[in-house]
Amino acid sequence: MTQPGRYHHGDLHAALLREAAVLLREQGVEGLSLRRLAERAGVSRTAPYHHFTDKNALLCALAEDGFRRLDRLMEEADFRADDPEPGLRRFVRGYLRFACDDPEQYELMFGRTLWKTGRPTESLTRVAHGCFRRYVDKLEADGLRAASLPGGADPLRVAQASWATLHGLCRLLLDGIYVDRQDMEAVSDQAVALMLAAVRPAQ
Amino acid sequence: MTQPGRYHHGDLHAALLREAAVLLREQGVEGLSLRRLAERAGVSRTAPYHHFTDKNALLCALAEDGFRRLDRLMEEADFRADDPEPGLRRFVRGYLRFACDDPEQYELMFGRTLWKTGRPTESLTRVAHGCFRRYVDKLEADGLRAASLPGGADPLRVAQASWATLHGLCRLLLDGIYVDRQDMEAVSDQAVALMLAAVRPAQ
DNA sequence: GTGCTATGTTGACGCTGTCAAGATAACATC
DNA sequence: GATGTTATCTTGACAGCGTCAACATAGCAC
Repeated sequence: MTQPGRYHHGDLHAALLREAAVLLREQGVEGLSLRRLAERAGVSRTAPYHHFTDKNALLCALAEDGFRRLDRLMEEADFRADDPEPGLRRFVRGYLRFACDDPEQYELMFGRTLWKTGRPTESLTRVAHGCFRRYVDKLEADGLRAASLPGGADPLRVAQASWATLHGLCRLLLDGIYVDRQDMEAVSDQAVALMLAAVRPAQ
Repeated sequence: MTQPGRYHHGDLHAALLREAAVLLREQGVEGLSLRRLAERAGVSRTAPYHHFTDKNALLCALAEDGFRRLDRLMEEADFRADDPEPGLRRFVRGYLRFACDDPEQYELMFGRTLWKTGRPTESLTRVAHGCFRRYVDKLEADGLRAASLPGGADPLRVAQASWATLHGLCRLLLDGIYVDRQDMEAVSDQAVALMLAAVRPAQ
């Protein structure tokens, strides 16, 4: 319906993605079946195959949307050189909020389903890597480098390790294993402290 | 076969778990179907239901085994108060090796499949929490506490944040998103540095 | 021997992803 | 305006899945 007068449905491609996002959020990837999706869109079971080669392809497109949103969040990040703490704190909170707002999408974006068991689209890979690239660049450009870190730190390594902290926190939080939802605030601050400590060990 | 003369099969329970572990390692949770499992064990499709109430229950048992192995690794950890670095380094390497040795099991242990979409067994929850509890205790007992950390750090918070770092690293590594397998060594050291920096900011 | 219970079997149901073959509708060209 | 091409959508079918119900059997207690 987005583009009014197209063929039979109107714009099934977009409608499928839209409905898929809803279904993913509500039921998780387990509950996201092409058949149910088609039914919700009011078409037959195999109609989606004319717009996505595969279920894998549809999931990749869905994850790609997520990475684009995350990338926008990354754009807004600002780690000022003289006092990175407030910016970092804002970024960490934003990242956690992003993950907690739609856990199933976050899982899809970073989970094994797409990256190992399935085959990530070239397009997805590009967007996802671009997102991380921007993070590394931000760290470098804004002077949040960690030259003083014991072990002679490469910005890439700092980015990897700090992103891992953030990512791991989200996973533990979302899956509710070792971190409760109500600890979020406190653990978020802890993560900021950890990252800051790594960046400027002299305090 | 473990217990020789039992009923029809011998010890289907153990045989299923054994075969399931193999199948999980080789094909991931996606390729682990009760039917295939039964076939491999030489019984009919529904035989497993007399030993596990559910597929979920079998997966929980499988994950539980993993946590028991991880707990043993935790037992061996030794963060000596005067110089925690070597012990910490050994622990981090061991943890990464554990995860990389059987990625699919690690995914199962910490993934969304069991903890959110499925329902974790009470038994699984107990073992998994015990494992983390031991980690927190180790940090406290061995004097690797972070009283000096900015933000008035609770040992629990330090444990959560540092475990998150480790966990996130594993996920990124295993799923091959932002960290390559060949970076493992370097990133491992980076993680150690990060954790150490958090623990003794005065360097 | 009789009966109970644990274990294993076959049959069936509804769900899934996906392929093959056929129908239809929009557009391009003559 | 008729023709053909292509994109889109449909029905039918297949194999695989988890799981329930009903039935069969084997081991054990009495």
